[in-house]
Amino acid sequence: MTTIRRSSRDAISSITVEDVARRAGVSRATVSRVVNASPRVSPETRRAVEKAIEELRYVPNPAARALMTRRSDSVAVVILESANRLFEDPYFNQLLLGISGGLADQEVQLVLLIAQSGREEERLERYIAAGHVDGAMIIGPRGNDEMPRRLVDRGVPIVVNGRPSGHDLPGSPHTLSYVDVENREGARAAVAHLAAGGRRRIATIHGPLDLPSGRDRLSGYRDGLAAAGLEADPGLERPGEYIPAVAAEAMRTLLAQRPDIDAVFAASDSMAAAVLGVLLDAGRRVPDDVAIVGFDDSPVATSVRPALTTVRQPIVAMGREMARLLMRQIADPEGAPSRVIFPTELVVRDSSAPRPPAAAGPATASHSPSLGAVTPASTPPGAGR
Amino acid sequence: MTTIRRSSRDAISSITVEDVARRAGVSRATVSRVVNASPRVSPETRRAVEKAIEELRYVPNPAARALMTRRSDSVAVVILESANRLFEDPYFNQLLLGISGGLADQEVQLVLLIAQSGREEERLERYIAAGHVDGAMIIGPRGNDEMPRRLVDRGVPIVVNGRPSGHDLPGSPHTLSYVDVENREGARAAVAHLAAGGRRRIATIHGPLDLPSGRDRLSGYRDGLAAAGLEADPGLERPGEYIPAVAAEAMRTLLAQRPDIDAVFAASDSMAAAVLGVLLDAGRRVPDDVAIVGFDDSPVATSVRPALTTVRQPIVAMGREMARLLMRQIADPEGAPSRVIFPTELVVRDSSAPRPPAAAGPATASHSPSLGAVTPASTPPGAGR
DNA sequence: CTGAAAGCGCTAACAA
DNA sequence: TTGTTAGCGCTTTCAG
Repeated sequence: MTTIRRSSRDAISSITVEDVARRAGVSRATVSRVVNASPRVSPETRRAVEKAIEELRYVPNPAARALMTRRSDSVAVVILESANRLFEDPYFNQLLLGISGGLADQEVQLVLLIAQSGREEERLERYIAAGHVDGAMIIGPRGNDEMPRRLVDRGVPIVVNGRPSGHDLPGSPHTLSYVDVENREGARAAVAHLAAGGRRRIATIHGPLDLPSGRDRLSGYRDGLAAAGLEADPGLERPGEYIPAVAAEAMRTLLAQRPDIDAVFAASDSMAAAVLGVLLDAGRRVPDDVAIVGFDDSPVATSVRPALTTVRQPIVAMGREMARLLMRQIADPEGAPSRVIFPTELVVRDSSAPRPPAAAGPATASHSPSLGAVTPASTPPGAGR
Repeated sequence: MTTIRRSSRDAISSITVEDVARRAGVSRATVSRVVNASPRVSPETRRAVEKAIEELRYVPNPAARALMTRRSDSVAVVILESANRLFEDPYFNQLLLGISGGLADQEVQLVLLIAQSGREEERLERYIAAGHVDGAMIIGPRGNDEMPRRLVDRGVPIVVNGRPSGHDLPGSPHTLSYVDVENREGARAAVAHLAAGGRRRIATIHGPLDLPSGRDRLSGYRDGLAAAGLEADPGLERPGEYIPAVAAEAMRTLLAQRPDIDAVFAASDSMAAAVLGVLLDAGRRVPDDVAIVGFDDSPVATSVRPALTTVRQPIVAMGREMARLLMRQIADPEGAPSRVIFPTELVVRDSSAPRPPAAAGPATASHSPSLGAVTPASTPPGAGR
């Protein structure tokens, strides 16, 4: 093995351990030890090697290293979402931010994979299955998407964002690690808050029902009505997507058919902002005529006027937790899958102030403990339940 | 959950060409030919191999392949930005969307790399220089960041988003490929539009000046004033960042010191939305008292009321173009660097309607050819007035 | 059209 | 502490 080639012609640096070794007057193995911070190298040798590395601007070839170590030192974030939502909704940004933060200490690179069609999703699954990454965080699988399960079956460490379908039953064994938020409880608190403010005809524009979060928030809405002694009314439940335009359309229809509503719970803040726009355009006063509560506490909640009351979910923290779980799973592939459920927090702003004619309730912000709904934030370790 | 080592062998599928070859009764070379769609394989052999691949669920090891081919078949998107902006601003989402779309046909994976600190940026540069990806699109390098240049020197194909510093002079030779938008012209058109609407004390909250887009939009603002015969007034220029909170603070200060302003040009829509909030909170009527124009045509522009007049930039198309340029450069590394500058388009909405008391000028929106500035928008419902 | 053989650049035993 | 020796799984001449 002489390696006669590798002259100065290649465009991209093709400097190898061999070159460094020769220059430093040591063997390839020693160079490798220095690069991998092995303690079994004498200080002077180390210095000589480091100098050679510096001078040659040597960087190890990741493919060769991965071939040997069977690790890529990178993990994937898989986003399964339509174009629309991806760029309407800051949810993904925040989650990414949290994930990226949770990985900052580790020597791991983040690989973002986006699939907007079945074909793309297949290619992406192959990519992951091939071992191109050491693990993956999967965001937004819909309905009966079996991709996460298949990857788990192949032995790939996986963490899913949001309770996967099939994990619906409270006591059912979970075979996938996932991170979720108390969607149902959050929605319940939102509606309880509206009812406490004197609202009686509370509608909802809910999210897609093939997403657990969509279903759970709708359930919470119903819980809230029931708890307040209000009757459920199918005409007040309107289907939506986590897309402003869809929510706006649903709201217009709702308003036309049920002009008497006095409150709306929207399944996301961007939806709530759209709802607000429709109401204002229709000449309704918010919150005097109609109150609004959203979900997320995204930046748009404070961009609009009146600012939106909303159910905050700790998205960044959730991202961080996903990263943590994944790294743990990579380190110990035999460990049991874990799930972490984060609490929500009702953030009261102007869009849900009690209706003026109502009795003098506490009109200022902050939570009303009497509702039993407001979960004080922090406290991430809400695992299991 | 048991899952005790589900297979006879390693946790992760370690099926190799060898296994496939044996099963199909051929040599490794032949399997490789089938996998790489070489024409030099007989149909029956091909079928046999494909069958074996299917049965064994074989996927090639990317590291081994990359080691041999010296290509990773993946490209990076490098985002150099603070947490704040990253999740306040849909700009990145749209750009990513365009990039991802531009890559859809190619057999290439997208690798997203985020750096929020110098340390992270260094690690990331090493990652790219190592040849972990075949090329990179770099978004948001500030001031005198030499990272793109260093990568180019190493022979890595690079495309930058936004004119890099050092490419300021119109006639200067460009040594880096980049995609940009006509920031200066767009800003000029915005101000011209405000002036045409009868505004006389037009302020600006501009972007960061260590970003070419920040500088260019400020220059355009000044151009617009000059063209309208309005005097430049340093007191009307307020520094900002592409962050709503920063813009809001700047606006509050401005309003306190110069309560007589009748228009504001903000360097981005999210900034403009924040400006709008401050003005409404201060009891100003928009657009009657103060008109607002933003930049981007991001979703928030139509979320707020009044909807924002804005300078649209074709972000998705820019992303697509970046991907195209990069792939071309990867295919032909010797080719000259290219740059593509996209036009902007003024989109007139409610926030900039002409002031009511003004003389009966042309009150409707749309362009004033004399200004040569306004590209008629495709008129989303609500243009004009 | 197919197989044999030679590495790609690296790490990881095993010696020395 | 350091060097020697084997490959990791794949593609790719070069024979047959």
